[in-house]
Amino acid sequence: MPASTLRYYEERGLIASIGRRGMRRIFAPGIVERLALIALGRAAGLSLDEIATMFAPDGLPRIDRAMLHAKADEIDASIRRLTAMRDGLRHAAECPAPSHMECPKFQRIVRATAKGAIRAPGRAPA
Amino acid sequence: MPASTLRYYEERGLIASIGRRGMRRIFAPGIVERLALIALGRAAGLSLDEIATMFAPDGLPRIDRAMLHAKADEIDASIRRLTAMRDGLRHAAECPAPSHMECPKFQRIVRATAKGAIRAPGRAPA
DNA sequence: CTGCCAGTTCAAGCCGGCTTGAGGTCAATA
DNA sequence: TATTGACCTCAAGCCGGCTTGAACTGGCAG
Repeated sequence: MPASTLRYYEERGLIASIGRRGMRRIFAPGIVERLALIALGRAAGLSLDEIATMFAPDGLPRIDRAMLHAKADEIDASIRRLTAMRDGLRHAAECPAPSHMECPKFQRIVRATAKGAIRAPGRAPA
Repeated sequence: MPASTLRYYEERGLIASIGRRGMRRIFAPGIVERLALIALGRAAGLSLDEIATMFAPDGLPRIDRAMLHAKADEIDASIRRLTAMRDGLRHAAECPAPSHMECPKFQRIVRATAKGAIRAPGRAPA
């Protein structure tokens, strides 16, 4: 993890150094766990701001269970969308129709997407 | 869909107008289907550039089945990651441990994330 | 014929999450 | 002691996918 990221996180209030030696920041050993927690939040789709609210002023994790449930539900919805997309893609990849637009199944997927039932997620990770 | 989006897509080579009346662009009726296809691609996590390559110069969809399979696999991987995250979140929301960091399950998740097994996706859609 | 307003152009801005560049500091090594 | 190179600050840049602003044109209703 680049030092620039640590500085950025500090600036955003996600972490704090416990002092300086010369100009250099000194971090408490526990910072590593903290960073892991931040990474966890990011992986769960939380913004840095949301993550920041999960740390009490004293620095201890203060986790809002309702928020976690809400996030879990959100992820669930994403999973359903993605599952539909994946099935659609696989079908499209195998569909024998000469032109995809002639395949009823493909048409159905296209219509579903157009209706907004399925929306673009942030770019999927590689 | 805002007109600005159409102009942007035109600029990116995803759509083309069939003429002008005065300064105003005229689009063929089929443009709607085309836009639906673009939305479908976006929903599948394709970039506009990737989508552009899926249209042959003649404007007909030219779909690369291998690419679709690859995208489907990619989505599958995302689904697995998200599923793990969701389970982790739900657990965290219900875990009775006084501090989450004391819960072995939570620790395991944190470690897995730290190891890079789980990475931040683009922001999940609402 | 005139005025309105939806269209047009081009350049610039926005979002989040960092990264990068220029120019400066200083603890540790040889 | 001199050098090194990893850190420092601050501001600006990047990415994709659009949106927005200022300044304009021109088809159509009245």
